[in-house]
Amino acid sequence: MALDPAGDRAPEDLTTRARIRDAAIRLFAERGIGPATIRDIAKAAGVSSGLVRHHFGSKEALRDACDAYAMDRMNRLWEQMFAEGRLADQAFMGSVHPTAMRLQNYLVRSMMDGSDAASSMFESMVEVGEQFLAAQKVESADLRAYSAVLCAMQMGVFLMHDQLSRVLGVDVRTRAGYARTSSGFVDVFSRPLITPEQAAQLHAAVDRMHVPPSDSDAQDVATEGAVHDDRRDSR
Amino acid sequence: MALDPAGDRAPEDLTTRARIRDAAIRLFAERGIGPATIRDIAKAAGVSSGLVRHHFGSKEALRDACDAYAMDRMNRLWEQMFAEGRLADQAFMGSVHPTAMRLQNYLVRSMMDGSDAASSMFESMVEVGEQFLAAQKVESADLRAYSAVLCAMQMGVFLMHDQLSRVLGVDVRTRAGYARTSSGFVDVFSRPLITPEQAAQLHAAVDRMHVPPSDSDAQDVATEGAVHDDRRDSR
DNA sequence: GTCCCCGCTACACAGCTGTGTAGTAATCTG
DNA sequence: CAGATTACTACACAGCTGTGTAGCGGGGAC
Repeated sequence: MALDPAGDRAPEDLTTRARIRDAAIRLFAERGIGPATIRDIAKAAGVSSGLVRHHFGSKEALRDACDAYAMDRMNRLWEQMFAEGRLADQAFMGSVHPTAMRLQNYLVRSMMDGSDAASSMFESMVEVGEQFLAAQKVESADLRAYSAVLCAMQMGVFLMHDQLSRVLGVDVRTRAGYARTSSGFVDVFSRPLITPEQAAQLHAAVDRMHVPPSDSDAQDVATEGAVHDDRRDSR
Repeated sequence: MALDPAGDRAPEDLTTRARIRDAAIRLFAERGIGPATIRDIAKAAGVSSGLVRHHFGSKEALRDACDAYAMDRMNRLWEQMFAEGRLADQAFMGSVHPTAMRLQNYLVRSMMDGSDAASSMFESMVEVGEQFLAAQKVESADLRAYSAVLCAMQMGVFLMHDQLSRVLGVDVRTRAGYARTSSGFVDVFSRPLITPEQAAQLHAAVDRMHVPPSDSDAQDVATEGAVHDDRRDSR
């Protein structure tokens, strides 16, 4: 199951079952869990729709299998990258990139669409991040919120890849596109965007928010003049 | 059939058309455009499903109307907040918060699900951000990528609000939850997470990525031993 | 050989989807 | 008042959805 020394590296991933799973991961990530249909997944894998059910039982079970596979695969990759120190291995990182990209895309999407498995993965990411921040002696009033927001923000880059591609003029799933987003990533994390004074001000404002001046939560500003309300024609 | 428990909001001074639109914005944001059905939207608005069509013509047109409304509304709010300088107005900000939250949630979701209108909004956000960064004299090799990633990351916090709520133990759509994510936000932007040396290293690694050592893009590491491939039973 | 399991396909079924149509009640216009 | 337009509902329809069932072909076990 884990770290099998010999014979584990079988190139027989041509298994129909694996092809279906891969197609499902791709389509789930591309369209979301709901809109991706079993028939389309079967078509993408080049099999009949009945076979999907034969192998996985149901759409929900197929999704669970995709979750389990993607999580296991990503954990392995992380292990290789960090524990085995292959982060500097350029050839390895290059060859790993498309896979990691696909898996991350799927996991993030699955997370957002409410998968229990992927959600627990998010939780552990937040915990790892929190420990990292603590080890870095980062001082924050709410380290968990810090880590959680950090994780959620990273997810955003995967979720918005269509829009990022549009804005950057290059498909972010290609190597060149990925390089640009990575560059942006490094920029974001390498320098502060607001001064300590601004941060203190904002923190104070956030604290004040806990006790609202009145019960204005019920009064909703949205009900005031809306431009598109009183159009009469519908087509 | 009204869902609102204790006269939460939206009294009857709202046009039926507006009630439908609000319900659509809520359900679209909650479930995504695809899975949110016209019948459910109608039920949430307390009308027949035919009336939704009568007022908006089609699901796509309904979505366009939601896009237009939400964008216009958000633009107004931003105008009030920034141009009219009501950012410091605590009562205003407090009353505006739930509305802005809902609209942002919808717009981000609509963006991710491929709305042209909302996508162009993302583009203008990126441009505003880029100009802001330029005005701040931020030095970056790729200011646009910087701004784009920044925007995408902010979207992530909205997209992952379910997971954030889980991890933080508080609904982030409430005032208390919003305060915690805001705190995390400030933390993220107020201090650098990586040193200039690390940043330089990473930038170098990213540059190297542009010219891969071999055509390993075709060779995919994902094809090596996968754990869940050879299970035979499916149910 | 025969048997039987397993990968796999074809087809049927109920439920839900967006959409279309017909008709009724309410409101406005003259 | 009548006449028309609008707000709104009920219902029908084709298409797609996930799921269920029956059956086919081939390869290993006996």
